[in-house]
Amino acid sequence: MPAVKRAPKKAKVTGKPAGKPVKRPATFALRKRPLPTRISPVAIDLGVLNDHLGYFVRRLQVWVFQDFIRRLSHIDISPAQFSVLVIIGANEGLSQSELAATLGIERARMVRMLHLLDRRGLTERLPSSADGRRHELRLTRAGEAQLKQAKALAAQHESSLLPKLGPDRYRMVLEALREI
Amino acid sequence: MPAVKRAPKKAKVTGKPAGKPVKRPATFALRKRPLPTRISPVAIDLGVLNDHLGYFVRRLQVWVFQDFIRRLSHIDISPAQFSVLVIIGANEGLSQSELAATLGIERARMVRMLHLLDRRGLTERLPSSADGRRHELRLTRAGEAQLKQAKALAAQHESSLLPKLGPDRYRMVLEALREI
DNA sequence: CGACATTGTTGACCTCGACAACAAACCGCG
DNA sequence: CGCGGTTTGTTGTCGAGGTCAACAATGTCG
Repeated sequence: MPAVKRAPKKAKVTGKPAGKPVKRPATFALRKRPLPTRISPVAIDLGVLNDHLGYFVRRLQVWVFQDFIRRLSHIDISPAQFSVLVIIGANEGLSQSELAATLGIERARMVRMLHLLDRRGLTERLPSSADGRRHELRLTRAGEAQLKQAKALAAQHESSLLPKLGPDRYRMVLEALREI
Repeated sequence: MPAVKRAPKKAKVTGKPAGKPVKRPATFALRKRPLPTRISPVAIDLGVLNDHLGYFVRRLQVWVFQDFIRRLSHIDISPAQFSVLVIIGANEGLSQSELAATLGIERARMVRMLHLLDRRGLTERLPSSADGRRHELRLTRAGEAQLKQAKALAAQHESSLLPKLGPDRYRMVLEALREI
């Protein structure tokens, strides 16, 4: 088993005591050679992956989410947060368990997501009068406003997918997936 | 901001110094009432999520991966590992960078994945004679055997998707995604 | 040769899914 | 009423993965 060659013994502990993430050092934009011979040396064979739905679904999902995240980066709303806000907005008063179940998210995870949204002042958890265990979820005024913005950006994102996937394919895939 | 009600002050540090995960305490199987009124109190509204491709793609992806993982749990091969083995098997001698690029995985991540596959004796990294920086990736004999098994199981997994998604939808979606 | 790019590598951080263990509240039944 | 069982919200902990920064060794090209 080679592969134990390079790499310095201890790797000079990156001395980075402070300083924000710097957000994209603009590694692109200026390039002597526009990636010359790196076009595609041999064209790599995907093998049996070509017959696996999961592979393509995965790639598409990553692709779509990246675009979504980029477009909503202004208001700092992740796909998961967006889905949570949408469901709460469309179903006032439901419980965390119900919300988690419909979105396929663990209850434990949902607790922490809602905790964050609470702190940001977007959602509220009112103790249910009927059932002392439940918290009835609601959007705050700020939450509704934020959701409205998010929906607008999300709609933009969505319509941007159309040309890139081909309008016919887009509609086909969406309808097919919706039925599942 | 309520929600600061339940939960004990310090949460009795779970005293679990040892003992394996116990794998499914069989919480199901025996049930007095088969989830009686919990069928679906109101049927929750998905709101605008119904118009978002990303939502359905995400759900499908999770769904498919779970089945894949379950079926390959015997031989302990994740979807990512499977894709790595397949690509290496179909393209002997390619570099880690090329592999990472074609699969959309970070170089740094790929290093650790390959390190693990190496330790399991499935892959090898031979120093390239032409380029001292590169490692030419190959499957070991054991790796080929393992991949063969994995492919068989993966094929099973794949064909199990057909009836569940509907054969027509399956083919349609697969072809559509492949073109993207 | 010297500036620059590429490849493999490590370290650190963060998100997310999965479990386990609880406390509080609810439910049904003897 | 009280007791076992269940549900809801909660915290802690792991582990898989993605992301970013920094680096050593190597290759490339003017």
